[in-house]
Amino acid sequence: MTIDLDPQLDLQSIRIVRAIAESGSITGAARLLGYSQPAVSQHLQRTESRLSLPLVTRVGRSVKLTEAGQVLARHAIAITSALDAATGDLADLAGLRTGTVRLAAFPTASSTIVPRLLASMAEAHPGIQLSYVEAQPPEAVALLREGGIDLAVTFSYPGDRTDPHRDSANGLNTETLFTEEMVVVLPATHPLANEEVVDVAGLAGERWIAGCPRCRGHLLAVCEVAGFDPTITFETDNASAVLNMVASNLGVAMLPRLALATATLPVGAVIRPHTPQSIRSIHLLAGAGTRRVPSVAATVSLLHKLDGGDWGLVAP
Amino acid sequence: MTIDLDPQLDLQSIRIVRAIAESGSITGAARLLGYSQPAVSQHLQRTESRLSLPLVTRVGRSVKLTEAGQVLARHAIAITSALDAATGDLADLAGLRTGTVRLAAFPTASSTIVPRLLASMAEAHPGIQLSYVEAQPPEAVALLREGGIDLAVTFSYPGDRTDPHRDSANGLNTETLFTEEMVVVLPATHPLANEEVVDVAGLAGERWIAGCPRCRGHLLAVCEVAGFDPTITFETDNASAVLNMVASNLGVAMLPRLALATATLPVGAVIRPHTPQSIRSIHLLAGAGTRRVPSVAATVSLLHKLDGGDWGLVAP
DNA sequence: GATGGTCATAGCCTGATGTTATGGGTTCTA
DNA sequence: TAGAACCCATAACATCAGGCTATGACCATC
Repeated sequence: MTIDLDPQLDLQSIRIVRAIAESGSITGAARLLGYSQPAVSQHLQRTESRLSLPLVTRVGRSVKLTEAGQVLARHAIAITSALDAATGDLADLAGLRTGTVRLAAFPTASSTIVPRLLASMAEAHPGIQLSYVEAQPPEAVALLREGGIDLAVTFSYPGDRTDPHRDSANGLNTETLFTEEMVVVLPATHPLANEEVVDVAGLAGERWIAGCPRCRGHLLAVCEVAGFDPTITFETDNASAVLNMVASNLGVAMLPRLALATATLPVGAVIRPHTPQSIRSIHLLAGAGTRRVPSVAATVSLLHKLDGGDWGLVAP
Repeated sequence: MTIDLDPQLDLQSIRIVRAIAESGSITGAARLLGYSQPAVSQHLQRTESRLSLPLVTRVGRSVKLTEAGQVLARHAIAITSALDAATGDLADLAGLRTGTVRLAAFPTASSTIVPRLLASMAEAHPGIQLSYVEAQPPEAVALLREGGIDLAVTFSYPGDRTDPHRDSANGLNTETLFTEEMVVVLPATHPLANEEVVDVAGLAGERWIAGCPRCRGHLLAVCEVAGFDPTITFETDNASAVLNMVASNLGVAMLPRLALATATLPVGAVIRPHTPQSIRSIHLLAGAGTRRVPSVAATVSLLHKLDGGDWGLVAP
């Protein structure tokens, strides 16, 4: 299919004809449009010769629309109002009075960062729709690449293959929102449970409960530094489950602080920082040019202002 | 009042966005529009920066409309279809499938030239509306000047003040369609009724029946040349009335041949050429640029083809 | 990796579309 | 009947939007 070009009708002609219809003279139309009189006069002549159809007739010292001119003037109203509607809608988008932002974030964020963001968005920009899907960082990045979402909140551990600051996020706009401390979870009865800070090396003989694949990867890395290879007996993504397993003395675990934010710590489990300390970073990724979209920019800005201190999140 | 310029939204942008929406890529849009790929790419960037609102996001090796782009694309359909409607109407006008021509002509033409023109217009261009008003030449010229009509059919006598080839028709487009002979009408009982050609000087003592003011002017001019000042006893514009008056022996008259076309010659009146011969010209006047209007041009063309031979009209 | 497709950038060039200055008509008025 | 006021058309000129070609960078697929 080919789109018709009708190269002989441009917006300017339409505006001019309309202005002439309204003012009754070329000079008047020029004033209305903010042009000089010859500009309008010439443009009109060009249009007439393009159409090979006179639009005005000089009558006396003034000018009058021909039938063709009147026909065009009538259409001009429809056309300019369609244009006005379009510019209006665009202005709405630009003015944050409307718009949709599609966000993805990792599961733990679903119950912490995301609800808080939704609340502040609803307050600051009630017109903007925020759609949300939960996705692990790799899936979130894929979605971003294929344009399925506008923003992704991900996490990574230092040295991660999927660290967005490395090549995995090539071409995407990326920044770190927060970092948080990793902690170990021990049964209250554990010999090290009374230490201020737990040495990971001291947990070499324990059974471990691992989280998501990438968290498990991080666990392995930490243990390797501490000089042992952990025995992993359970795997679950669910922080509450982990805490209860630990409380039931099924093993020890390592969790990010954020995971603890919405789970209540059962009796029988304790949280301890560990040494060597390890951290997790929380990132915000955006498609290449997406951040220039006003609604997206507004969301990003609110994410920056988000306070995660009560969850143990700190600025990077 | 001032017309909004929205200088930031031109047709090209709208076409481009629409083409991108339909083809899914910038290259495809360029093909659709018949442009090179960089042209579209650059135009798009200009538009985006004018709007300070991204319209597309690069996704993979292709491109995808942002929300703003989609909004614009939706409007694009409305706008281009409004434009198409306008160009369609204009094409109709240009193609003689529609249009209105407003015509004025002098009374005698109303029952001769005009009906014949209406008939051939209806056959050749059934879509064109022809509106008609009867008007004496001076009024017809005035109407033309103020744009109330498109064409005027007038008449003049040689030397007339209102001869359209003199200054009265300044700025109007003018031409002579026909000339016709003036004839005298005599009672059948008149001494000169048997002459082939009647010498006007021989009618010096008659009572005259004059027609419209300008015809009367012509009569005075002819008689002056013949060396007398006619006695005018009746004045009427109605050719039938004149003929019957002459048949009733109320006087003699001078009429153009066309005036006899629709009146039946009563017994008791005879038509004779006269000497010195005098003529009347029938003109077509058009507003300055009006003849370039297709429907008007078509009407003019048919007027040229009109055959008035059976009424005594001859080409100028 | 090599290849083909897609977008972006650079450099160039043309013409569309403004501008000011000026002239010719037309209308209104002293 | 001038003359003033107004309006349109034309001329000469300036500028930049918007096109093109050539080329580079990136991405996907084989």
